[in-house]
Amino acid sequence: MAKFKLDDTDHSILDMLIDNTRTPFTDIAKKLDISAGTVHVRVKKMEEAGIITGSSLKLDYKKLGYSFIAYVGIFLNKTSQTQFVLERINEIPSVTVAHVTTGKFNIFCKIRAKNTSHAKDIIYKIDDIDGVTRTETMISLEESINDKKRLMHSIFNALD
Amino acid sequence: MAKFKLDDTDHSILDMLIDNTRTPFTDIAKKLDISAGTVHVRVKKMEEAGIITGSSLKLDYKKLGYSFIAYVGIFLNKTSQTQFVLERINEIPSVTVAHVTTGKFNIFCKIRAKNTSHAKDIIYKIDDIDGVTRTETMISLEESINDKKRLMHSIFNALD
DNA sequence: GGTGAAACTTCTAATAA
DNA sequence: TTATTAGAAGTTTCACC
Repeated sequence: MAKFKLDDTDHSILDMLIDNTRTPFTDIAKKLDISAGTVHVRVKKMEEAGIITGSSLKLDYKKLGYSFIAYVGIFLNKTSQTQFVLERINEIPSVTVAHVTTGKFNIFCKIRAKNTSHAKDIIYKIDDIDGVTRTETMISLEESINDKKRLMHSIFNALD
Repeated sequence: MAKFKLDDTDHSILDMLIDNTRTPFTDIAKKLDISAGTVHVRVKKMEEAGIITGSSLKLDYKKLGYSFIAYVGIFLNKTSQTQFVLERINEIPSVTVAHVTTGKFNIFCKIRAKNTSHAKDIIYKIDDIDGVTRTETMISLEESINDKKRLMHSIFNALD
């Protein structure tokens, strides 16, 4: 795949879409003083290049009854079991993301649950996976999400 | 705020939009055998109720030159400094999310960086914040993201 | 609650520059 | 690469169930 180079126009388009994926292309066009057709072509190119891989809704999980977040560090018997355990973990819907890591833990994941009791069930489920020797849980008391926009600006402007 | 109850139609709408926020309402309407106007009203209600809080693009950060992910556990002098440190951390664009946690660490955050050298700079920046005594870094060797859809199904069907 | 249709807006692809 | 254009498609409102 050829290296894809984004210019300022692309940056501005991403900048507007990252906050609201349904921003009309005509609005973007007006703000950038280009035509809507151009916006369309640019977005399509970024999709084709795999820069934009999709879009998703932001949901308020608390309002859906899922107010509990924790991180679970996992210790394995042997690192050769990593892929197997990773696959088992990903079968649990409450595990939102898992990482194979260096350092203290072999695998490290984030879980979303209804409450402590529900979280306990999930952690037990993880503990039960073949090859898992021990887990260590960190409960989130407060989550603070950094705006994606800020990271994007730093990427495009080489700050940070 | 009155308790907002989602029904099967709402679930199905979310189900389609969560994968592609630009799915035309007419498509959703066709699939669910309702009118596009109804889809529109339902989505608006979920937005007003704060269930849907926004939408965002999924970007391939690797393609943007940010292929490094790590989690950083932070130890504080005194827990009373937590809010101060949290604010400082959130000023760093590369920090994508931060949590106040129970357990081993006082604060726990995820960072995205270009490479190890860039990550080092970020971690030094965190180390330098007043009140931070020590940090512990876990480098992600492999990230595996669980489909949001799966969590949603589990929320709506009480599996898990 | 929902519908269907009208009015309006936006998308998209083709053409031309 | 970008702009223009025009027909197709989508959104949104509203009178009426």
